[in-house]
Amino acid sequence: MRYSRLMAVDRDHVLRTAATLLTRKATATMDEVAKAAGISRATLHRHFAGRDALVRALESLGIAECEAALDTARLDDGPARDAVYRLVREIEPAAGLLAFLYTENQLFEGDTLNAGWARIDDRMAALFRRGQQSGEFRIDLSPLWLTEALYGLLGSAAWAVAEGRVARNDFTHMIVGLLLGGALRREES
Amino acid sequence: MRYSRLMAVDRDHVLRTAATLLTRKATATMDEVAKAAGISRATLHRHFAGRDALVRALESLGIAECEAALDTARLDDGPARDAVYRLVREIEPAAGLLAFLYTENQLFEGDTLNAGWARIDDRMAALFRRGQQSGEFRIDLSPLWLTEALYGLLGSAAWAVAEGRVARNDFTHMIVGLLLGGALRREES
DNA sequence: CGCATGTGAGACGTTGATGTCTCATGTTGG
DNA sequence: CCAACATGAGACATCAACGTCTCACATGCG
Repeated sequence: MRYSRLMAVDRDHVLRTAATLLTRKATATMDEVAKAAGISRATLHRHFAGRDALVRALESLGIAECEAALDTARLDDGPARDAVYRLVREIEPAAGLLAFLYTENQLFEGDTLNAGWARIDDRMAALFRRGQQSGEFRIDLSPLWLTEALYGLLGSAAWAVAEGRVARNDFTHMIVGLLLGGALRREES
Repeated sequence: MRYSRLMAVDRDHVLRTAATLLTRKATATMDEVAKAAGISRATLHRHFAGRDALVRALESLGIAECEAALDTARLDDGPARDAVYRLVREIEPAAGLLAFLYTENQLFEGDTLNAGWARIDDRMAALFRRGQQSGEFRIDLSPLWLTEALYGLLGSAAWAVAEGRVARNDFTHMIVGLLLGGALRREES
């Protein structure tokens, strides 16, 4: 397919809409996804060969947004705690999508999961390791666990916000306040 | 049904097995659940009218184990931080099941969810509130968020342990170390 | 205006899981 | 031994979602 002239359907818009819907209802049908995007199921299927392909595309989107957040947050600059704050702030818009992909990845079981996640995990773990080496963070909690914990907190917070149990404005402060308070060696917010 | 004399199939054993399997693969088939429990699908269906009934039963089991952990941990005794430690320690065996139910509940959407969860949430939030009032915990993180965060950390840790990325022995220390370090007002492990 | 192309609507067959049923088997209690 | 009962195995229909297909319509371009 070439889509040289006509392209009424914005592939990116479909992905965003699907992400929003699947974040709220992970078992949404292809029909529902299409409806949510304002297109027909046939058209949806023309752009994404199937549900798998759609999820893969969402995975790529999630990875891209994560890496963009990692870049923007400049994890290597300044105190590690500030870098964590910037990271959470930048990654917030993608938190819902991440939570969806996080649970979805559990279904892959044996399949080799996208190498992008490994890179992202490494960069996050490197940030925590840097904080430990600089003396900012405790050393009795492994960078790997801190990374996992960050994912968990992002998911919990995203879900709590979506459910209306907590205010969206508190998102970053809640996560960083809790994560850093636990990761920092000394008291301080 | 009366099951007065014969009862070769242990209902509780089936539930435990199903919990273990569904924790690892949330989309497991009724066939797989039956296989895992060592019984036939027909028998499984005799004990649990359908998949919904099975999930409901697992939910009841999860609630029961949670409340048992809450009781055993004696949340009202001594420093709140010690109570949190006891709680996490007691709730560890059920963490995998909780993670499964947590994501499963997201599917209920509009349905009224089991009132048991509200009671459990209240008891956990009450513990954090007690810690705040006694001056042990920060007050800029709401008890509600701390409760949600605890769920998220339990899920992350349970999954990380299941994946073999972290040692099971570190479970309690990882969670309490991070959660309390963030919730405690002062430094200290 | 013709022509091409993307789209919507819907029909159709397929697949996988489910729920229900029957029947043979084995085991327990009287 | 005999009767009752739970189980295993399998057949069967149902249903929902999927993937594929066709056709009519509209919109852009020459």
